[in-house]
Amino acid sequence: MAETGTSTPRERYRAQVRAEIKQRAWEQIATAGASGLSLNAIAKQMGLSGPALYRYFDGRDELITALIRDAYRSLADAVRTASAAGTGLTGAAHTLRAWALADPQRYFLVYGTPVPGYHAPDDVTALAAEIMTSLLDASVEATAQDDPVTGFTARLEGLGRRWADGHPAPPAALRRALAFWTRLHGVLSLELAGHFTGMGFDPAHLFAAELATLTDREDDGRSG
Amino acid sequence: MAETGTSTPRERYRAQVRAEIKQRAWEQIATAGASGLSLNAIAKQMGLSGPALYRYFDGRDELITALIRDAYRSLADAVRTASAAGTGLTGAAHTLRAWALADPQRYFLVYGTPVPGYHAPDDVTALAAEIMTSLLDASVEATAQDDPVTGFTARLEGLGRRWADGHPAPPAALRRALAFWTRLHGVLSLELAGHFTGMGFDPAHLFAAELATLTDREDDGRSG
DNA sequence: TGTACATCAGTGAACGCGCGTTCACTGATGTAC
DNA sequence: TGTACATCAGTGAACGCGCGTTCACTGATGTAC
Repeated sequence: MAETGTSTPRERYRAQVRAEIKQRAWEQIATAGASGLSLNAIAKQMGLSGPALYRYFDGRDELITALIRDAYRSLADAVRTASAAGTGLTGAAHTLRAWALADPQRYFLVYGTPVPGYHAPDDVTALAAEIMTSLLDASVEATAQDDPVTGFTARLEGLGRRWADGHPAPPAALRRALAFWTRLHGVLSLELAGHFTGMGFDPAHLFAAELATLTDREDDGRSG
Repeated sequence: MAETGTSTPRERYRAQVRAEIKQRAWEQIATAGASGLSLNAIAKQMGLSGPALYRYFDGRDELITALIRDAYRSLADAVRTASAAGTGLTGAAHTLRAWALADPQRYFLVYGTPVPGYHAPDDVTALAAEIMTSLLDASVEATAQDDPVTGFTARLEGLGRRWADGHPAPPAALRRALAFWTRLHGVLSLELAGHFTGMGFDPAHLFAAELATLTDREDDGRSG
């Protein structure tokens, strides 16, 4: 939702250059990882001098934070749209996988190795909660009222308040949303990191099989 | 299994210094991530000049590769021991979790964000296969002969040959080993990255619940 | 419509830093007779 | 047991590099009257 109302030519130009800086930054990250991101290199690619970028970002850290924010927002939008489309957990899962495959390093910037000492700003945390909300929405419709609530699931009682802006989800739906998140992330992150290469099966099938454990009422996840 | 047979004092000294370099390297990685590893900083910490380290490692890349190798070997040993102890998947799971919590950045060096273009040497790949073998061992005993073999599991037929040095595991055990890996990694990596903080539940319980989906014959993983 | 001024994008030089790595060299430790 | 030599750990200077960031300044674009 960009401000498309009134905007001066200068504002439009600024937004455009900012966008190009980010785009080049993503290309660098895709090539050399997040630690290989260099302001001077970006400037050179754009035919600018290094200091010129300081008109658009306060520095390297602010640029990276902006990238992380964009990544979260992009994922939050995608998952919300899929969830609202009524396609349930299946739709959300395929949206998630497509989003991850489209740019693995972007996925890892969100869910990969944390850099020690870094703390995301509050608005980014809010986006993470928004993703959780969408997952809960999709989980609620997939969860029957009479699902057994025992063990760990019982411990989730009353947690809807804290997560996701007071989302009123029953424990079984919370449990399902958590399983959705951890199981699909488990498959996706190992797939994107290449840990399945040479094993002779299609990661898409493993992903589908794990998804089935979350949607099929029969399948227990040990087969399927 | 270090060579403890015949060794001259010089050899022992060399091994000791090499070990100290690695230890300092791990400390740096724990503090600033793998990208923050600096040979000169390690040398300074040890009261040596920078070039002195070149007596022990060919350079930065070789040091990092040695760390990755050690991490893999450590994990392979831990999982093999747990698997051989007859405690089954439960024992292997708790060993894995303890290993991960002991040094999160070490875990991420193995299973975290891949650095684009890096390819592990063959002996490291062999260690990864060794881990898979131990997981298969533990999975075989946990898998009943009459487990249903359908869907994705059926596609794993005949894959034992390729993985893990021709391990003769039935498809249901392969499926179980994969689920063990992806599900526990899913929980562990999100936990270590801090994605559960502030959510009001104990990650250990979520880990246990996911483990239960792999061992309990009743629980379908949506509760428990 | 033209003029005076303010805003702002971008430059180029410079700073200090830490990095990995090489090289010729010193001095201590170990080995052979 | 002592002497001559080889091995090897470690030093210090130096190289080239790229990094993020600051600063004073230029020139173009937009605004106000």
